[in-house]
Formats: sequence, C-alpha cells, structure tokens
Amino acid sequence: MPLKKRAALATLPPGFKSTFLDGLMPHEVRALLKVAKSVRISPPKVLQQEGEPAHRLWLLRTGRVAVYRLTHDGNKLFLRWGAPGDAFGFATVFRAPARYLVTVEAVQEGSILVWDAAACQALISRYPRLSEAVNCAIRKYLDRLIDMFGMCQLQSTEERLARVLVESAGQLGHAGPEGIEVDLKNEEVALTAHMSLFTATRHLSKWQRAGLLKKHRGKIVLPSLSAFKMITSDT
Amino acid sequence: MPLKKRAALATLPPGFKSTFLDGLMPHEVRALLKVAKSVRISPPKVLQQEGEPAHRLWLLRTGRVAVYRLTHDGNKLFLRWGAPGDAFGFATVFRAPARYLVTVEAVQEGSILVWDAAACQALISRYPRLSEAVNCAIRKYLDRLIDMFGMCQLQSTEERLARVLVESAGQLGHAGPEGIEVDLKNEEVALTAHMSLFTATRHLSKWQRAGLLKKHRGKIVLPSLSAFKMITSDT
DNA sequence: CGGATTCTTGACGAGAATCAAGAGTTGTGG
DNA sequence: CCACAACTCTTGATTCTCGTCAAGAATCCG
Repeated sequence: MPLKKRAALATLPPGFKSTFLDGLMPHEVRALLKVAKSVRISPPKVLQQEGEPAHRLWLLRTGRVAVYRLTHDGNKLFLRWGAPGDAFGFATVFRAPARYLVTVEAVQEGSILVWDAAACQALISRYPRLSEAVNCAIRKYLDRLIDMFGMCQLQSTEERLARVLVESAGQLGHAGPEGIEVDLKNEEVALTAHMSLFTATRHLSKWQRAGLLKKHRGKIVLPSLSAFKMITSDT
Repeated sequence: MPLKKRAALATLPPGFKSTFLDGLMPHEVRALLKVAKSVRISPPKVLQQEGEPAHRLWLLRTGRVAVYRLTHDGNKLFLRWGAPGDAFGFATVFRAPARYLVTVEAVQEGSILVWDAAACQALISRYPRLSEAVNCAIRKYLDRLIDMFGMCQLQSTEERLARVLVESAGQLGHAGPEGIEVDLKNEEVALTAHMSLFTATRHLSKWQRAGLLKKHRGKIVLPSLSAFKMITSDT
C-alpha cells in the first residue's frame, strides 16, 4: 500500500534541494508532487518564452537550463543558470493573467515537473501558503539579481570571475578526485561572469599557472575555493 | 456626512498615480487609505534599511526618495529614484518574517502613507487580492531591474544617458515654459545612468551645444524627447 | 586521419574613469 | 551691496581596463 502511494508521486532524485519547495510544509509538497506531470527536456528546447502568457509553473528536476532575456535587437542577455530545484513560471499562479518575464532554455538533457494553470488555481485555493512561497521565491530572484548587478557595476573582471567560480562550484559543481569539478566551457564561464571569452580565458590561464585550478576541455577543477574567496572579498 | 467621511481618508495629491494602488479595486483602495498613517519625511532620513526586519509597508505620497543597496565595503549601489505613487516594504505583508532588500532614503521634503505589520495582516486577511497586488508590484520591480541591467551591460554611456533622460522626464519631470523640466544635478543624472559625473557632463554639454536641451544648475530642460528616443533605439 | 570544437596568446584600440584646474552660479553675512 | 565661501559645472590630459581581431595550438570524435 505505501508502495503504491509512493509510485503515484513524482519522484525526486536523491539529494534534491529546492528553495521553492522548502518554503512549504511537507504535506503541501506531497500534494504538489501528486498532481505534477513529469516531462523530459533536451537542448535546445525553449521551456518558456518571455512575453508569452504564463501557462505553467514548473520545477527543474534534473539537467540544466539557461535563463536570459532577449534584447530589442535579438541579442541574449544572460541572467543565470538554472539547476535542479529551481522553479520557474511563477506568473502562472496569478488570477490576473501575467506573462513570462524571461526566456528559459534547456542546455542539458533532463526533466521537469509541470503544473498547468488549472492545477495552479486549484492548488492555490486549497493551499494559500503556496502564494506566499511563490512570493518568497520571487523576492529571492530579485535579491540575487541586485547582487549580480552590483557585482557587474563595481567589481573588476578578475573579482567577478573569482566569484563566479565560487558560486558555480556550489550550484553546479560535483566532487571529483582532485577537487570540485565544474562542467562549464570557458565560453559559458565568461557568459556567467558577464565578460568576453578572452578576458575569462586569460584569468583562468593565469590561475592555472599559479596552481589554483586545473582546466580541461569543458571542465574546471578546483582543489580549493579559499583563494578565490580571497580575491572576491578584498580589493 | 460625506464630508466627514472624506476627512477621515488619507488624502492623495491631485494627479496622483500609483501602479501599486492601480492593482486594487476602488473599494479596497479606500479601505487601505482609511487606516493609513501619514508621516512627513525630510532628507536625509533613512526610511528603511536593508537587512532589518520589515515592519511597515508604505507609499510615497509627495517628495522623492533614493533606492540603493550598500556593498560590503560601505559603498552605495544606486538602484533608482522613487517618485510619488511608488510603494515599498512589501516584505511586511508576509506571514513569515522577512527583511528589507534595499535601503530607501528621502532626498526631498515630502510625505508617506504608512501601514504597520499589524495593519498589513488585517488588510491581507480581509482583502486577499492585496497579496496579489504586492506580487505584481514585486514582479514589476524585477522587470525594471532586468531592463536596467541589460542597459548597463550592452549599451554605451551615450545610449544609457539618453534613455535616462527620457525616463526621468516621465517619472520626475514637470512641464515648464520651454519644455519638460527635470530637477536633477549632473551628479544625480550620472548616478541614475551608472556612469561617472564627467562622462555624463560631457554628453550633456554636447547635447546642449546641439540645441537638444538647456542646462541650469540642478535642472535640465528638454524641449523635446524625440531626439533622445532616437539615440536610445538605433545602433 | 581530418574536421570540428575548444582553448590560448599576442597586438591593438575604443571607451570610459580618473585627476587636475578652473569657471560659473548661488547663497550668506557684514 | 559687496565679498566670500560653498557648491556645481566644464574641459582637457592622462591612464587603464577590457573588448576585438587574428592566428594558431590543443583536444575530441567519427
């Protein structure tokens, strides 16, 4: 019997951490998972497009997504990576129809849990706390964005890059034999730190020569983060 | 009797426009105003400090405020001006205690309407729609911030400055005999456009020589915005 | 092995911040 | 009414960070 019940739930990978779900009570989380639809995603699938009416709330279960905004002239303004546990499409929970603020695109194979607009309305009226959880999540995004803005405004490329390494290690990194491994190409690191590919490469090379990290194709290995935390904080 | 009723309301200046209040029904706005406390503000009074527990929701009635965030080393990261109609302290409406995300400081004489935490709780439970209005307001802030970030990342100082003039004219400007007058010093304009005082002055001087604007001490007069809109959009 | 992708390094230049010095404007007190 | 101080604005000279471009090296994959 318990087995059957668990089979009906959308399953979460082991070690799954979600700031959004953490804002809810366990029984609310269960209720959410019970009605979630699981969908596989593959790059370069666009999962939501800015400006379109929000029709679904979703949670990244596995994989990685890129969050960006399109400029009037078609360029992409990169905002951040989305990792497992990140939620999107908060605009869906409003009674008043709202539109997506940003575009989100899959960059790795993975899967998401989806709630359509009808499911959101039902959940919201049954669990009012959900509205507050959404609110907190949006506030967190705002907070992070202000931080990033400040970083870009008043820190040098070197400081920014060091900080990006530390944060990426936490968000995307996984343990390896020689330290934390971060699966990002130089181009992606540069995007994250909002600088040119060449500037990023130069600093990374310098740090490799200094023995602070080891670079491979599409991957950076960080034996220790302390040196980068130093670079970040002092000036 | 109607007169007595109106006297009990917090009064709004003529021509008052608030995106936040516009998200509510007229009767809800009346209910809010009925329990609001009016408070006078003078520079350089800090109206809320980032990191402190949010204890009041408030609306700028008259005057001007500066919204910024403090960096670890004590610098101010300017975010935007607040004009009459702007609301702050949304963190107050959460059941879960939250903290202010930004610091807000008065830069002109003026007045605000205030709701303390208790009043917010009472209003929220009586008018659930208020929660959604707050949500929308936060989303709007997020949207504006992404815009500003994009502007700083991928537009030149000249384009940024032109855009700031257009937006400031709308938000802070008032009609004058020779065009829209914006009461900002060069230093404040530079702050708004996130560039150095000197770079801002140079562009403004150039535009004055071209006859696109007239400068006075602490004030800029814009006969027409069309030229600046041109600079903003084409590239 | 050949082709595609990713990374590296150097040379160069544009854009914008900084610094310095002075001119113009406003307000105050004698 | 004038003199002086404080504030605001202007301009030029200088410096520097960082983006762009070019060319080639290293790595991976079929």
